[in-house]
Amino acid sequence: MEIITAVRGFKDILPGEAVKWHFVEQTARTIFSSFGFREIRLPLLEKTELFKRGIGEATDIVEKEMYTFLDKGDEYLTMRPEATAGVIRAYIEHSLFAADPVVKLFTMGPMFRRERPQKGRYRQFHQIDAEVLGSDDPQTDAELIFMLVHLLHTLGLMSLKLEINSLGCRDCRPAFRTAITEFLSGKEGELCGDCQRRLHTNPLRVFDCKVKECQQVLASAPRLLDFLCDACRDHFEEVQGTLTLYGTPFSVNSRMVRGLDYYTRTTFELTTESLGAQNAVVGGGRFDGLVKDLGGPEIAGIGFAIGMERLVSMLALADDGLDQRPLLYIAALGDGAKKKSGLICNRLRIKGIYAEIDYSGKSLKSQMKRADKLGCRYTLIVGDREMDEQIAELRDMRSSSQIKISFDKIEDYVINIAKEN
RNA sequence: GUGGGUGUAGCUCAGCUGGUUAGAGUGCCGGGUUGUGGCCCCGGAGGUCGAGGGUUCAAAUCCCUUCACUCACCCCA
Repeated sequence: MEIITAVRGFKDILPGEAVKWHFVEQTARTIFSSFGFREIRLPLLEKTELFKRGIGEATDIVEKEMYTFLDKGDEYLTMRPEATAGVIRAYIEHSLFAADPVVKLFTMGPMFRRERPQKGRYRQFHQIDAEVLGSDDPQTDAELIFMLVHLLHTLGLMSLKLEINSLGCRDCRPAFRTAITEFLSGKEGELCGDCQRRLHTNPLRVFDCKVKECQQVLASAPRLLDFLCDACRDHFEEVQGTLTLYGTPFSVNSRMVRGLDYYTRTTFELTTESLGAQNAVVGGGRFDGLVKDLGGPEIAGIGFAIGMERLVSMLALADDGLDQRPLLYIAALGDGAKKKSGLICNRLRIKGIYAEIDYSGKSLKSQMKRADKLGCRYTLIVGDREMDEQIAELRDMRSSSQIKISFDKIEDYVINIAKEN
């Protein structure tokens, strides 16, 4: 029989890995809750229109990367390629803005984009996403970034580079867009093929280009930051001032642009050297027009998305470092002993003790081997002899010392050991 | 969508310019101790050599096609 494999770009997260994911998720939940963020769980499937309007019709994501299908012939649905659009949709749909002027939300789960898989890029990938709705204060920006950096430090990731930029608002950005388009039009011939295309679709993205020639052309190009209106300039300066006050190191990268249309003003990115080409571990920014664009009131927002696969792959934890090891292994020899052992084992388990047992009926030697391999602290041996006397042998696997213990005292004894360990 | 690299045991890999029953390490199972783990020793199971076609007396090895994985472009978390 031919085996059926997973879909291209869709990965299984095996138990050894899953432990790391759990650690990251737990840490995030704890930190988010002390900053006042509450979890929201959202559908994976949304109406296609949501992403077209939210992310932008001309973006690569919407143009060629979405998993979209016609549902029963009457409606286009899309597997969410990112989380923010869904969060805002729910925020508007349930009028969360009416209950509280500032709403802080987080969510985590799978996203889907149909790209060619490579290191750090999969077709199903996972994000941890946090958003603040209802505040356009620059301190909110700084606070969100501060929390994010704190989370990454707590996870042991100290060497990520934080870059920030301001994209301006809907008042000042068009002027820059015009200026850069004019500037580049004169030099179209000097740009790479991709950039000549970008010039017409999304000129700001030329800044992202890795081709040397393009970067040379850009050296004398107008700078986004010089085009900011007074309000945006003040805003950006206060973001920087607050980050400095909080002791969060950053650098301003005036060439950093984002791939989603909804971003305004503050944008930021955390990158690593250790991941190859897909070096962005976190991306985020302000989206002050998005709520209104999606049919809600005029409410400001800012958020970020952490790439889980990229983050987890940087974790220095040993594979088994977080794996639980049984406190007790029960080696049972013979049918009567197996039944008795199963009862003991499961009674311990419901007391919260991780005990392991083998029903295979293998030799004591092979059961001992297994106990050792699992890293058990103690092994309880129950055979015919023990059944006759109603007394089991308890072996300490570290010291190799062994004591006899009567059946009716095992449970209390092991519970006591558990308290000490 | 475009390029490059790689596909041999569960895992990591060796296999020279084609040559006989395709190997190692590790893991798994068993034995050395008829009821005692780790270290050591011995044995065993496990492979359509990614798939299909071609060249040849002979193909894991050479050629073609195809698929998968992977890295990079692109894109982004």
